[in-house]
Amino acid sequence: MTSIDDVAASLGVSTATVSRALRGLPGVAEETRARVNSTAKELGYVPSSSASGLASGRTMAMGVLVPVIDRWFFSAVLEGIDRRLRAAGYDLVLFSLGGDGVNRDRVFHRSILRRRIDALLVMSMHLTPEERKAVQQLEYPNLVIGGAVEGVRHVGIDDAQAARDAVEHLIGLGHTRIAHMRGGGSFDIDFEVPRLREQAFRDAMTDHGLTVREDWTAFGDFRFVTSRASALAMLADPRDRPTAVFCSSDEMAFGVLTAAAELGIDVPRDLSVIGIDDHEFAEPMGLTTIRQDPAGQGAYAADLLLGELMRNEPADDPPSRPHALVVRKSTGPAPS
Amino acid sequence: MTSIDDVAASLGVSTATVSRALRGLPGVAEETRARVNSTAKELGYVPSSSASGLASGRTMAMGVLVPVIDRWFFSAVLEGIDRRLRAAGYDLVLFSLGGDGVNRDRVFHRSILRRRIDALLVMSMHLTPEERKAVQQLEYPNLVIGGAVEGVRHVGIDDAQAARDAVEHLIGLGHTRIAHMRGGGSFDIDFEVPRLREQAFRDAMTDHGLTVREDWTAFGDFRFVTSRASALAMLADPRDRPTAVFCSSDEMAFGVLTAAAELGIDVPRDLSVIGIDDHEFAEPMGLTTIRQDPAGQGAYAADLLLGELMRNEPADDPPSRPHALVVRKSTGPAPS
DNA sequence: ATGAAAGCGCTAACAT
DNA sequence: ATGTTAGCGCTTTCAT
Repeated sequence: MTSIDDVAASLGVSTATVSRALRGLPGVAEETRARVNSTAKELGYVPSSSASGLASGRTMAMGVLVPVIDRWFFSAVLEGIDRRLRAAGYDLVLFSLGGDGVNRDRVFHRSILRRRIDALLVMSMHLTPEERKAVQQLEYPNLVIGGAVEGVRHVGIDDAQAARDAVEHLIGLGHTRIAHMRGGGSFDIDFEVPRLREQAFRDAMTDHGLTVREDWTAFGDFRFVTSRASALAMLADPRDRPTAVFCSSDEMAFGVLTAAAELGIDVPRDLSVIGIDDHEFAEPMGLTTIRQDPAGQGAYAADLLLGELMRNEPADDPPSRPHALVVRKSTGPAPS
Repeated sequence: MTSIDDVAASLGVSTATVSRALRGLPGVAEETRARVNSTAKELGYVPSSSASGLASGRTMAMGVLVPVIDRWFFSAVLEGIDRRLRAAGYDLVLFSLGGDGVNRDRVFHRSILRRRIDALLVMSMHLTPEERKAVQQLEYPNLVIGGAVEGVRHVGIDDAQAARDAVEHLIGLGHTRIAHMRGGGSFDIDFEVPRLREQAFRDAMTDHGLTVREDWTAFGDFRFVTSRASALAMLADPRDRPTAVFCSSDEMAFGVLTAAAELGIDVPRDLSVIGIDDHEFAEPMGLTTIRQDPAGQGAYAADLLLGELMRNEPADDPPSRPHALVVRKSTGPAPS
């Protein structure tokens, strides 16, 4: 492996000059810089991140902690984070607590704290009290995306308002018999988001003088399968059925849509369905939903941390990220 | 930040002893080891990966290169890789070439070659000739998952056989008017997989004396949206319609299913649909498919590389990973 | 079983 | 504009 010394020796300059030239620092003659660059390339020189990390104290890597990788929301956020990091020359170290709780603390202690990263992004997950404390005490910039974690800065949409917008869209269409498909606690996903959305549903109903029927509050666990099963039961009785379902996520809305089709219920004539997310499948499925932009949130969060890393001073508390109602074909006026 | 020296000083032993004790190396008295461990914990000592990486030459991190993150297959494979790495105490550095071709070579040169990682996993993507060459010349263990790349070891299912199994399932049900929804070249996903599957479709048809109608070979780009649109066109004419569609992926099969529902075509009475993947939504949607296990493939690949890293000698060429036909409700006998 | 000391390959003052 | 020289915090011989 050719090192910086090889490049320096081959040119008859000092390693310091090579280092400066390669990193684009001032104080190097343009001609020297050019020669350094070309010799470095010739020799196939690639700087060692361990060495520069050790010497400079910056690893040029950012950590991202997720509860699971293969869920639409998380991978979409990751995508957004990745773009920004790449543009900034940062690498992305991915930590997943993945499903089973095995090795959780090892991940936390060995990896996350191991100075492999300059900053940490935590994605909406349920942290144990010790874990939360560990994050709060981190000596490098950090941020939570998605559900809020007490004592840590947070980037995300206004979940309560988003849910309320969805419910009020249904109410505005004349619906009064409205059910709720709520998210859940699997995957170590945080509990804050589903709770906020459910509460907003209840508040909106109450504010409009409508009653919430507990047997119309089903558990979908943020998943297609679970939601379909719950919906099948909830919609079974043709004589006593909700006319609309507010789902805390699009994937659950797909489950309701599928169940409705299986039961021969016409959407939106007999049943309106609305979700939250604007999942990739929402548009082709004609699903009305509250759009949020996970990739945008990831990019925003990454930028914020990157900014702190550059300027070396904490940024302001980030405002809520935007959401928007997207009306498609799955919602319509309440049947008379 | 407490360093290894602090721990050593506080105990009155040498840094070498601390290093040995903490890493579980032999040649340390049990009593000493215990004292070291407890003092290290007390002092909140966390080893620096840069320092140990520099000194030992091993970063304890593995790189994973993906064309995009937020596609079901890729994130599922990632999930599998992550589990194994975590268990082995390795960190996962994620490189994405993400959509637009921006910064591609920077990722390749700056990051991947920067000795931040001990091994590299490349996920099924289209590499430029130079990139392919760079991978082939990598000085650390590497492997491709998904579509094969010439000159690089490869882990994946037997795509030709998987596709053939799907087509022969349809033929076995008496279908002769079979269409194909093929994958595509977006996302920088590699071209080998869609090509292999299409070729297998053609071969199977020919072998059974059936003809392939070019107007029944639609482009779905491995995506729901695109596939739905293509299917809408392909299935529009009730008097001249295929009775079955073989889709190169489940997401495309969902598109066909949706299109069929919109057109009022009964599945499976009037139309059979089969996919490849066994996507999370396949079971609740009742989709017949060829199951492959992306997480398993990821785990398998990670294990292989991890093994080489431990034993320091190349492993055998990996055999094809298994696939299996899963019959559900979307396929049935050909209409008479 | 433990210690001393020489690096690993860079960066960052401080000189010149 | 360039060079010199300490480290950065570990691992790893080689001694003892």
